[in-house]
Parts: sequence; C-alpha cells; structure tokens
Amino acid sequence: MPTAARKDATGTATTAALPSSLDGLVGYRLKRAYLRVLADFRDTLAGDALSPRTFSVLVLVSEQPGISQSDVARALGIERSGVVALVDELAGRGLVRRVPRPDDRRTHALQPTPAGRRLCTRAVDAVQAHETRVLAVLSGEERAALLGMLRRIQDSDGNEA
Amino acid sequence: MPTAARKDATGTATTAALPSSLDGLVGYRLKRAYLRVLADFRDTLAGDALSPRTFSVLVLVSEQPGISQSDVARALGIERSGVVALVDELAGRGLVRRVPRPDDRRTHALQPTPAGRRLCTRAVDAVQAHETRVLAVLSGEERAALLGMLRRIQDSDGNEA
DNA sequence: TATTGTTATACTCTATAACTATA
DNA sequence: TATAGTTATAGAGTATAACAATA
Repeated sequence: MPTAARKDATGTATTAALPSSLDGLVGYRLKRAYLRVLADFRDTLAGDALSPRTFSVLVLVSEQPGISQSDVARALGIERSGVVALVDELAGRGLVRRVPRPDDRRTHALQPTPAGRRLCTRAVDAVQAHETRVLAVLSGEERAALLGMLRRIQDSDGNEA
Repeated sequence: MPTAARKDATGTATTAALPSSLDGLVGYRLKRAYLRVLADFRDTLAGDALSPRTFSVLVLVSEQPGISQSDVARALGIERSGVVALVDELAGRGLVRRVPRPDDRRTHALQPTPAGRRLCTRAVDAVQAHETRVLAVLSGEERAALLGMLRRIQDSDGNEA
C-alpha cells in the first residue's frame, strides 16, 4: 500500500509534485501546457474529423483563397512535402480544390469550396469556444499578455548570436 | 519573378504575415513558440546526446534518487512503457542504475551514478543558459508571469465541465 | 485484484532526399 | 538555376494491449 511518494502531504492525488529543476523551466512548462491545450483542441474538432494541421490548412485556404501549397507550408512553418497529404485529404472531402493557374503552370491555386467555407466557419467558432474554455484560468489581460509573449518568443529567430 | 505574396509591403522576408484567425489563437501560438524553444533546446543538449525525454528522466532520478519507473512516468505525464527505453539508454551509458528493492521486488529504485550526477549538473546549467538566451525577449517579470500562466493552464484539468 | 516492469505493435507528426515539370 | 508539386522513406515520440512477477 504505501507506495512511497504517490500523494504528497496535502493529499493532492493528481500530478504529484514536480521536481524543482523541471518545474522552473519555461520550455518544459510550455510543452506541458501545449499538450494540455492540444488534447482539448483535438476533442473539439474530432467530430468534424479535422486534425490540427488540416484545420490550419482549411483556415489558411479559406482566408487567403488562391494561396499556393508552398505558401501554405511557409505560413505554417512546415515542409511543402507535408502539405500534399493535407490538401489531398481536404480535397478528397470536397472542402478544397486545386485550381490550375494559367500564369504559372507549376502551381495550384487552392480554393475553398462552399462546404469548405461552411466547415471553416463552424470549426473556427468551435475552436474559439475551446480556447475560452481551456484558458478560463486566465483573465482577459493575462490572455492578451500571454499571446504577445508567445509571439515574441516565436519571432526571436536566430538573431541572438 | 513576382510569386504573389512572398514578401509583404515592408519587405520582411522572414515568415510572411499569418492569417488573422490562426494569429489570434493561443493554442497555435503555444505550438509555434514551443517548437521554437524546442529546437534551441535540442541544439543545446545535442553535444551530450540527451533528448528532451532522457534529460527529464536524468533530472528526475538525480533529484529524487530511488524513484521508481512508474513514478517517473507519472511525473512526466507519459506512459510507463515509454520509460523503459529511456532508462535503458541512460543505464546503458552508465548514467543511471536499476537497483533492486528488498521491500517490493516488483520495482526498481533508480539511482544516478556519479557520472550521471555530473552530467545532470552540466546539462541543467546548459539548459538554464539556453532559456536565458531564448527568452531574452522577455523581462524577468514577464518570464515569471509566463511561467505562472503556463502552470495554471496545465493544472486546469477536466474540471471545466 | 491491482501494480511494476516489460515487450510488441502501431500510429501520428514531421523531415530529408530525390524526381518532374515548369519557370 | 531555382521553384512547385510530388513520392518514398525514415525517424522521433507516444499510446495501447498484453504478459509475468509480485503485492
């Protein structure tokens, strides 16, 4: 029975106290918080069979109709080879189309279908509700401050040398 | 040649403006910021051949000598089946040992070796320098606030229903 | 019955490299 | 030469399911 340190002195049964070194690392906290938000995000969009990545592509194409696959890759910070399967899936479900472009026959202009637009609107709404839910522990000010800080961290690319 | 919207009006060649909907999502920002920090983290520990996960285990074992594999799994929020390979690797490198426990012959008490302790100290120092570097865009107050917010997000487990 | 460690297995995410057709 | 799209492939990371030994 007394499996050593399963629950701490306060009786908190949940996560068991973290060791100090990891506890104070922003990177580690970032990961854990991200995974927590991610899990809820997946649940939110599971009914519409959208993954985080297909959701991102659908939003991008809906808001920037005519965008190319390579520009999608650049905007999302992923490889363009990875975009192929994502567009394949969205296209297969009739949410997005690859439209040939006369001026440059290498690229496809990605266009949302009416169904794609509808799903996008619904999904964005659902995701916003999800964020409200999962970030309920933050005040409006805190949430804005968090967004700004995350933005700055992301944008601080290799110019620290 | 004018590949449409490669660089914006300001001439910023880097990331190309993000679409508004994704731009305002904390979850998306969390992911991007996390990946940015992760990349620098990996570079930091690459020389010592430590991955994020082996680093975490090494820290945990060094700070809580005698901890079991199951408790490591619980502390890190991963499956205990996944801990086996991590401990295998650390043990194979002589950084950690599996010590039989007389009182409960199912479990192993994980103990750091002297080499493991030394590497842990060095790695933690390197990681702290890495955090200072990658979070240089934040003030000390902001960094503390960020840590607190991430902690609260992580801890807000399914009690929002 | 429940838990520890373990193995086998598979799935997701993502990157790399190479190819083709265009430019 | 450089870029767009594509394919094949491989490597992390991680979860699930089952099992033996032990509690």
